[in-house]
Order: sequence, then structure tokens, then C-alpha cells
Amino acid sequence: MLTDVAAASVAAPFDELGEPSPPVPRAWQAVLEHVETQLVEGTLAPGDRLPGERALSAELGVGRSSVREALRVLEVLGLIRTHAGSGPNAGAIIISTPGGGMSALMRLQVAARGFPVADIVRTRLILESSVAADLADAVDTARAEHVDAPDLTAAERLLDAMDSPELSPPEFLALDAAFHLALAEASGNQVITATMAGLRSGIEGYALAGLATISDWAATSTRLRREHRGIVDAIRAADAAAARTRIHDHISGYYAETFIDPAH
Amino acid sequence: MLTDVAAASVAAPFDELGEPSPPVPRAWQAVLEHVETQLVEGTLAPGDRLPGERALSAELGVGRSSVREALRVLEVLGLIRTHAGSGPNAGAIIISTPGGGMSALMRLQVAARGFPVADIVRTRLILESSVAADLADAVDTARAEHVDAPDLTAAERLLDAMDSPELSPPEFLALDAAFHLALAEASGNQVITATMAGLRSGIEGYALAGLATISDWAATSTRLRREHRGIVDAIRAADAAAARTRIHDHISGYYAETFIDPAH
DNA sequence: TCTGGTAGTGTGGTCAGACCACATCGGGAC
DNA sequence: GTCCCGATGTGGTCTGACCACACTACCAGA
Repeated sequence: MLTDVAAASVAAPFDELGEPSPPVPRAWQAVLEHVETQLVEGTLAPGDRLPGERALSAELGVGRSSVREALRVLEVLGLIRTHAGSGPNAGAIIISTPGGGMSALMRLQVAARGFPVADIVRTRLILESSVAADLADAVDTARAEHVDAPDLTAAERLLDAMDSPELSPPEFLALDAAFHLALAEASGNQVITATMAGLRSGIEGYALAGLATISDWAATSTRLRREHRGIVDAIRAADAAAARTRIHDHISGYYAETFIDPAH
Repeated sequence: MLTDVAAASVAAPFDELGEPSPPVPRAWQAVLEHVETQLVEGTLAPGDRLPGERALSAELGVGRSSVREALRVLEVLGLIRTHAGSGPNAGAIIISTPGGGMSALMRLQVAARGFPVADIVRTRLILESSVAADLADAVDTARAEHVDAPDLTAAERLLDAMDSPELSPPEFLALDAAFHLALAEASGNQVITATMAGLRSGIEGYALAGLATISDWAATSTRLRREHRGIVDAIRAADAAAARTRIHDHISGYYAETFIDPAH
């Protein structure tokens, strides 16, 4: 169950049952498995330090280069952070920043034409619509049951920043991305937050390229600002249906204005 | 824009503008960037072969081990496949199997407690509900406009296989996972397909563990079979609302029966 | 005693070079 | 013509060697 880190054909239900011949285990996979096992067992937890590369290499009976290949994978996947030197900050430390790994994965898959841009946009529509509706629902239950409402201050601070008139279009777009991410964070779903960070990363190049096709940036940015406020207003008003519709139209509107047709 | 493969703080909108000091570029990142650039430019496309490790190392002026670390990352991310030996099949070849990378990412993030299981389940609910509704809508428009309807034969073949009475619970669960994946594939959205493969992978251990808490497996498996057929029926009937509701209840029902409370 | 610099130590980052197993291809031997 | 076997080049792995870095501990001087 822990062995299919790299291989794992997507649609092969019975691959795991009955292996006719171990297809040559690779040394770096053993390291990955070892770390994953310790993670699952709880021997390793966020904040802990991994043994040094040389120690790990001796412990598992593999070369240091193999250990390093595994650590590199863990680093890109957002599971560890490495620092040279000495002291409490040095070494490989277990962290959890899934956004980075998601971003790398999506960006490269888009580059390799594995992920069509339209699919990314469609997925964004689904996830962000749900996020907006969930937030509105949460506001609703917060009122009814007197519990804490989701925290939208980060998102609204970003909207305030976007009101600045001297923002360049790319700066505006960066804040726009951060706003959408802030909504996901407010929903409290780590998986969606990381996924949305990745999705955004995957189409960042296209979003920037799309800027060139916009004839009247002042009008467009004004509209985007208004739409953003409208989304937050709907959430604050606990109007899930409106929140869902508005964010859906907001996203598909931008891509329709540039050049992508999500065909939804 | 291509430099933040590994770092990439999720919520730092202005990190890209104005770098006070390049935080020591790492050799393997240069390799990753090189490949990504060629991918974006189209110099490299799926099916192409990368230069050999030694050639790449010489070309970029880095050591072979650094090249290998980058290739390892690309392999885990599902971008290349490597074969030793000689001939047209050997070397590193650009492919695109995002499912494997997603699975590794999600599984490890769950293990490292970065992704709560409840968040994974919630995300599954969102994505699969949308997939089912989309499929039903597609069936509807296929009828109206006389175009091809989504292909559900793969999913139904899996359902037939699940009718076999001598399946062990883990085998049943494997087919169940494949069925849900087949629905995503039928929807044609690569991003959702890969993401769902990853989500499923992340909670596979928990799903298997949940089997132990089920008192009457015969009754449960019968119910699951009936629910699966009901989902497909709703899709075939072009009833998007029913499809959405049924798959939602199907998923949340299983986790409620075991031990996870998605609290949705 | 306090202060400041400095050598020591262990970390990751990188490189070079050496094997190995493997798959293919090409040139003989038959 | 057929078959076999070495030459060749690939990824996979290991070893050993540096380097830069950051912290630690120590020691000399005030």
C-alpha cells in the first residue's frame, strides 16, 4: 500500500493484488517508504527533524545520493524543508506546505499538456462555487447557533489593497489570486486551499497572457472590483445561492473576456 | 515565474516582485526550470525523449546527481518515465500521468497531518457531486442535440464485476474506487480525474481500516451496489439533481457508517 | 568576571568517478 | 539465411571528496 509512490497507474484496480514479480525496487523509493511509514506510525510528526542524510543512508543501507533523491521529492511535495548549517534550524524538518507541491504539479502538467487549461478553469469553477456557498452557509449557521463566523478579514484586506489606483495589471492579478485563495482559506478546508493554489499556479501564465487581450483595463478592473465586493456581500448576507452564482460568473467572465472558453 | 518550483509560499502575493537577494539557486532547480521552459516553449512534448543524464549534466554545467534529483522529481510528479537499457524505449520520456503524482502528494500530506481526512472527504463530495451532475447534463444535451453521450461502459463494467459474490471486502473497495474514478474519467476532465485519484489514495488506508468497523458486510455491500446502480441510473436518466444527491449520500453514507464524520 | 573572537563540528549542496544491470544493435560463426 | 554473442549506451547506485554554512564551545584578553 505504501509502495506505489511513483508508479500507480490511475485506472488499474487490481494492480495492488498479487504481484507477479517485484518490478525492481528502487533505492530512493525505499527511503520514501521509510519516511512515509514513520509518518503514518506517528514516529515522525510535523516539526520533527529527520536523521541526517548520512545517517539515513547508513540506516537504510543505501547510498547518500539515493537518500537525497527521496528528500528532494519530499521537499518538492511540500513535506520537508532543509537548511544547511548547524543548530535547531538545520537539517530536514517535517513541515506541511501542500500548496507548493500542488503548484509545481499543476504547472508542469499544464506545460506538458496533461492538464488542459479549460479543465483547470472548470475545476476552479466547481471548487470556488462550493467554497462561496459553504462560507455563506457558515455565516448562516453562525448567526443561528451563535458560533464564530468564518473570518473574511484577510480577503477584505486584499480587496482594500486592490482599490489602490496605481496597481499595475500584474499586481492587480496577484492580489486577485490572493483574494480567491483567502476565501478558500476562510472555508478552512486545507485540501481545497492547496488545490486552488495549484490550479491558479497552473494557469498563471495564461492569466497574465490574457491581460494583453483586454482593451479597456480600467473598465475591466473596476468590474472585477465590484464583483469581488458582491461576492463578499453575498457571503456576509448568508445568501449561498447568490454567492455561488456571483463567483461562478466572476471567474467565467474573466476567462470569457480574455480568450478561454470554459464552455460551462 | 518559473523559478518557484519548490518554495512558493502560498499566500505571498508580492514575493515575485523585487527580490532582495537570490536565496542561493540550487542546481537541481536549474534542471527543473530548463525542462519546464522547454515544455512551455514546445521544444519538448509528450512522447519526446530527454537528453541522457550525462548529456544534460554537461549541457547545464551541473553534476549528474543534480540532474538525477530533478528527474526524480519529474518522475514522481508524473511527467517522465525512465527506462534503462538501449533502444527507442530507453531513457527519460515525457509522459503525463498526473494521477500518480497527485496520489503521492495527497497520501503523504495526509500522513504528515497536513490534510485532515475530513477535508479530503468534503472535497470528494464536492467534486463527485459535480461530476455526476455534469454527466447527467451531458446525457441531456446529447439527447437534445444528437451528439455523443458520455461513455459509461467502463463504470458499468466495474459494477458488473462488483456483483461477484466471492469478492473480499478489500477487492470490493478497490473496484469501488475504480468505479468512482471511471465516472470522473467519463466526465472528461483530466484535472478532476487526477485529483480524485489522489484524494482516494489519501484516504485509502482509512477506508480499509473502516472495513473493520462494519458489522454486517453483506448488507453494506448490497447497499453500496444498489446505490452505485442508482447513481448510474440517474445519470442515464439525465436527472442531474438526483445524480448529485445520490452520489453525495452514497459517499457520506459510507464514511458515516465507518467512523468519519464529514459534518456536511 | 565578563567579553569577544575563533577554531571545531556537523549539516546540507554539489561534484566526479566508478561500477552494475539492462536492452538493443551489429557483426560474425555456422 | 539464422543464430549467437560481444560492443555500446542507457539509467541506477554507490563512494568519496569538497564546499559553504551555522551553530557550539572554548579560550584569550580586558
